[in-house]
Amino acid sequence: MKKELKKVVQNELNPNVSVDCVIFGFDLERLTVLLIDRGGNTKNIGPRLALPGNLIYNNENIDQAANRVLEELTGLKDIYLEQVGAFGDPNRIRKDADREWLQSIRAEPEARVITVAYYTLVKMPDYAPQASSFAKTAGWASVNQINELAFDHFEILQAAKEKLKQKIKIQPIGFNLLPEKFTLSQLHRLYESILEKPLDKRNFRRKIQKLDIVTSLKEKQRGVPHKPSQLFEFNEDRYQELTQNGFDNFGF
Amino acid sequence: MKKELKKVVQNELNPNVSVDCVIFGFDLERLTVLLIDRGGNTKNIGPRLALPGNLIYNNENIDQAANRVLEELTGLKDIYLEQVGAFGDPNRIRKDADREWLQSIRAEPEARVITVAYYTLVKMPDYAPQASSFAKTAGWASVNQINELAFDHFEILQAAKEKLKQKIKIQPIGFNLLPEKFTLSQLHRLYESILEKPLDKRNFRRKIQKLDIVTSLKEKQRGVPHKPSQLFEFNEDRYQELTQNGFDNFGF
DNA sequence: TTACTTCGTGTCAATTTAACACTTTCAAAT
DNA sequence: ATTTGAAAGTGTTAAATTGACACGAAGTAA
Repeated sequence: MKKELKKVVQNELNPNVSVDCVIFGFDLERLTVLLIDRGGNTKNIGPRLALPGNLIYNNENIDQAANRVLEELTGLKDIYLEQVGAFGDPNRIRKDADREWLQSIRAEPEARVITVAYYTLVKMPDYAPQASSFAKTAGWASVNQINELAFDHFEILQAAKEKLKQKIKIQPIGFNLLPEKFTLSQLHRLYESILEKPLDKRNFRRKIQKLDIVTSLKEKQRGVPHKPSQLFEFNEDRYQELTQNGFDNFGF
Repeated sequence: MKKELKKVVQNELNPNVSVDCVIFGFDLERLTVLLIDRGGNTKNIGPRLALPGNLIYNNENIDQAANRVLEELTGLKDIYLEQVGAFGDPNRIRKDADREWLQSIRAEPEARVITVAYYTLVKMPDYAPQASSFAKTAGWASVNQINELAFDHFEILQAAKEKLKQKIKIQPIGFNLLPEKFTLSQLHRLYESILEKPLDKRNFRRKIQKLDIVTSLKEKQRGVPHKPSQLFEFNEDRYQELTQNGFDNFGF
């Protein structure tokens, strides 16, 4: 009997722990993030844009919760996902405009909530807009043009960018942001966007090709008003081979 | 009135969120961790050793909670501290032996608890054993000799080691583990312990000295049964100078 | 005096990095 | 048909960094 009772509780949302997702995309020019518009009345002061997120269930682990939020919003499964960390300032959700919103969507809007932030990498064209329980609309924003977000989400975004920056120096995760077939220039721009610094074109290409983690396809870009670029695909086998030998420095 | 009530609630422990601390030390030979012995009856199966940790208060942020746990146990303040991440498997505290222990120290031993793990770096000689609310005894253990811990603490320890390993390639945080005055051999052994691989002595010294982040003191080791070593101190000014220019790769 | 232990030091070859500019190839416009 | 615009693709060189490697010096203890 007691056990029965507990099982039910396990199935409930935990009012104290949420996940928030920094969903990165790449429009072949700039790094972008998927944001939700919380809508709300126009009297609201403060930012209307926020990261997608939600409370976790007591019987799911945190990664599962992040994947659930991700799927609810985008319809995507099996996405590259990395934890950024926990954010738990007691006042992180206590700005007036934010509280107002929470009161409309949460059962216990005044509860202390710590959030576990994730960043995820998606191929932008894969994103299928989806009705979501917590957002009217969602859309991509260029990372560099964001300068405020609801709650502590701007801080989380900065932390996620930094994690991504460090990670890409160690693992070639950038391929998760590109189409299966891509050009070296696209890869180049992607690295520049993430690292936020210019990289010499020839040196970049030399490094990538020496590592042998991309394979040249027998196919070129078509219909572009300039010299068409060679298409490449990520060489996963080669990457496995590299990491198994303890390789973890791409030297950027 | 309502507000009064809330203030009181804010002062309480949150039954759903804890912090756990991986307190690293260095005994000049090996990397060590401070573990607590949960004691308990001898019938207990499973590991008796655990990371220090505790629930957080609703009115403190997570970093503060980690610092509090740290100070309760060691008496130390202003310690280098870095978040490892959140660990929240629903079954992470559900092993029989672990539950028994929790029942003796927690008001709601069956609650879902996610924990935020930190690693901290302390100078071992600074550690002053301290009575603690949650442990009978605490002591240093060599990191390499640990192969099980209570709860999911072994997993947390592995993650903390990995974070430390990555971090030290980017920032010279190792100095937090050494005495103010140290020898290059000690620094060398420290890096080998953290990176878990041998580093060539001469190449290591060359790299460190070229970076100019240590300053030679007019003082040598005394009383050692071999050629005494030059003592050095960390050159903080120089390090600031380096990082302000965006330097973040020590090349290990 | 000897034995033992750790300290401290330099060279060289191989590799890696950084800086740098022009020709090619396509589509679109004239 | 020709021109224009725009990005693709390509190589060299000097400088810096890396990795491999061995022996004399300076102290204590026996």
